[in-house]
Amino acid sequence: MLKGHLDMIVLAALVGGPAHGYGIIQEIKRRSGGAFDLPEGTIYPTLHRLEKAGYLASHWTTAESGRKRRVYKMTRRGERALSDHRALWQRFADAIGGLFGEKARAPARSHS
Amino acid sequence: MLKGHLDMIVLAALVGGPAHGYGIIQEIKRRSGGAFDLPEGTIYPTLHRLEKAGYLASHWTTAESGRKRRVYKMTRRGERALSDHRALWQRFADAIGGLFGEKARAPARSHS
DNA sequence: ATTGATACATAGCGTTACTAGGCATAGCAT
DNA sequence: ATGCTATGCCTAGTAACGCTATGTATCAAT
Repeated sequence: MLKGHLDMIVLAALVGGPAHGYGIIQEIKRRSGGAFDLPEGTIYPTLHRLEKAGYLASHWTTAESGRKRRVYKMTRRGERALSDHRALWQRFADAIGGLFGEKARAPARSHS
Repeated sequence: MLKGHLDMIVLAALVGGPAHGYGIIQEIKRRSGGAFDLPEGTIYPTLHRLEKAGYLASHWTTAESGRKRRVYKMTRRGERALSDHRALWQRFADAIGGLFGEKARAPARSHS
């Protein structure tokens, strides 16, 4: 269950550059070490929603293989949204860490 | 949004010892640094569910104040469930970490 | 007496990821 | 030729699940 974090996950997958839906699924799976293997029924509606919100922009392309693909890339608004969502995640993760014993606090993660 | 993590959160709040519903709410709020301020409509049904699942055991008590309280404590099963859920959380958090930039890969955790 | 904190409980709601289904093309093997 | 698999996109409906709203009750303070 990724409730509430899906947008962030999809946006994060596009940080490296534009990609198409099917490729995003694979990229998320790869970067997450196989933990997140999202079904198409999750990704496509999400991409549409994010584009409608102005976080993504898309255009149709034709791959060398001849297949049609819809390629998405992040907008400035999307980058800001990701940044915000990321901060939110940080607070969330810290809060969970706080619940897991006051003593064994999670070590500070090396940020960018 | 705590979707999927609520059970773990409630169980974690009971690690320090038994507590009653209302107190658990405050304990979670305290330990999370105020991030998780769960409404009663979230906690009580959850406690009932966890007890039904055998993760918690409860009994009625009367506080010095004269108030009736239902005190919950974790069972052996609950401890195991928490442990499992915690491992799940670790994988989840690591996966999110993996999505946040490959370059800045999380360094091997500075040991436990 | 009225407000606020404490304390428990539940029915119904709304958000949101997911299931299940559909359509279509390319490449490979039988 | 004919499946079969992977690629590639899409949507309607479902279901899980935390939360809102509401009710009840006791105690302390104003």
